[in-house]
Amino acid sequence: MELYIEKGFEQATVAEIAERAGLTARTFFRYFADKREVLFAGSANLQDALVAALESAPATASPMEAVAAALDRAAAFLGEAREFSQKRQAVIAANAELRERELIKLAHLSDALADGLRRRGVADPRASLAAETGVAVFRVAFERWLGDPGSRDLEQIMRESLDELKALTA
Amino acid sequence: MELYIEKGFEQATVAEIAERAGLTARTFFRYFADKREVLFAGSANLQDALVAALESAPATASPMEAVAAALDRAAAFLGEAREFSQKRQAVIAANAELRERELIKLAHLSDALADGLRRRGVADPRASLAAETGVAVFRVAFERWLGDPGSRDLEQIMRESLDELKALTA
DNA sequence: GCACGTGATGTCACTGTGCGCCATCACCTA
DNA sequence: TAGGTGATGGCGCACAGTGACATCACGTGC
Repeated sequence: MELYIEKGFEQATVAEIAERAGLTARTFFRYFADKREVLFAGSANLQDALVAALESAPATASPMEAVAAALDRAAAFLGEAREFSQKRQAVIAANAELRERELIKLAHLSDALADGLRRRGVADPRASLAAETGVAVFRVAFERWLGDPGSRDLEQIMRESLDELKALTA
Repeated sequence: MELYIEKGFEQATVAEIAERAGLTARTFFRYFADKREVLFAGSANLQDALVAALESAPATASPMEAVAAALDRAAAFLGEAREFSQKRQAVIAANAELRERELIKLAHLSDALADGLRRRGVADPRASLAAETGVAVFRVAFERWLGDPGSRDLEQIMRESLDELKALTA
């Protein structure tokens, strides 16, 4: 990420990244599938945590309540590292390829949440829609949180955004 | 698309594509930014049509009603070419890079719709949320339509999915 | 009819990504 | 001590994508 900030994502070559990390490009590609992936190494952990939160929601919870539990977990997961997230997001926002990769990670997250809902007995297309809209709320709230001058609580912004969605579709 | 179906996206080289089209790889790259973009050439037209539909919704329409008008327009735009859409979607689904590109096209669409809503006086984050969820409904409905054995009307499936979303967040 | 500009295409050379294959080296175990 | 294993490096390669320059067809003005 240092190099991506210094020179921009496109200008930084894998050889340079590897050199700074004290290894060769060949080894870099054994740890990361491509140049983009290095910025998304933690996304599998995040996804696992959200799915676990969704699954441990009470059996009586509605689909959107289960999704809300996952969003709470996301806030806890990301809420601590605001400065890091801001830097990372600035790098991603500056490059189209990185934005693409971010979107597919979120799509995978949505798929995983939809799977979790189906395991809870929620039928399609309800499961897909709940997961997709949950991720949409996450995305909007996360972006607002990063740009919020008062650095308000991420969890709070998540809840507000979810309420906003409910008002919209009412 | 022929070649992507025959050999798969990764196996098809730009040189082969260009040869089949009767030109050189260099010329291909003057028309398309990269190998993926050739499958998304029509997306700008779709986006323009949806934004126009959103803008021409009555001033009294709520944000979600304006988005629904755009979804109707999308159904009219895509509803005629189901077989083509199925082939195209199969190619995209088979390759991660193409899925990434599709997602960023949909994200651009969402941004454009959010801009249109803001021009209608809708404030953020309401505008972003309405646009994001509208695109989520579009995505879910489109996928259902492609896989629907009875080949039901796309517009009808769009409306059903939107109703489903309303029920979810109620 | 001729010179000139313009736009589309081709050719060439080059950088960088990503991968297959093999060699090397450290470390562990029978 | 011999052999297995996992991480790394080195090398070559196919291909994507770009910049620079040449070529060619075409109008357009003189």
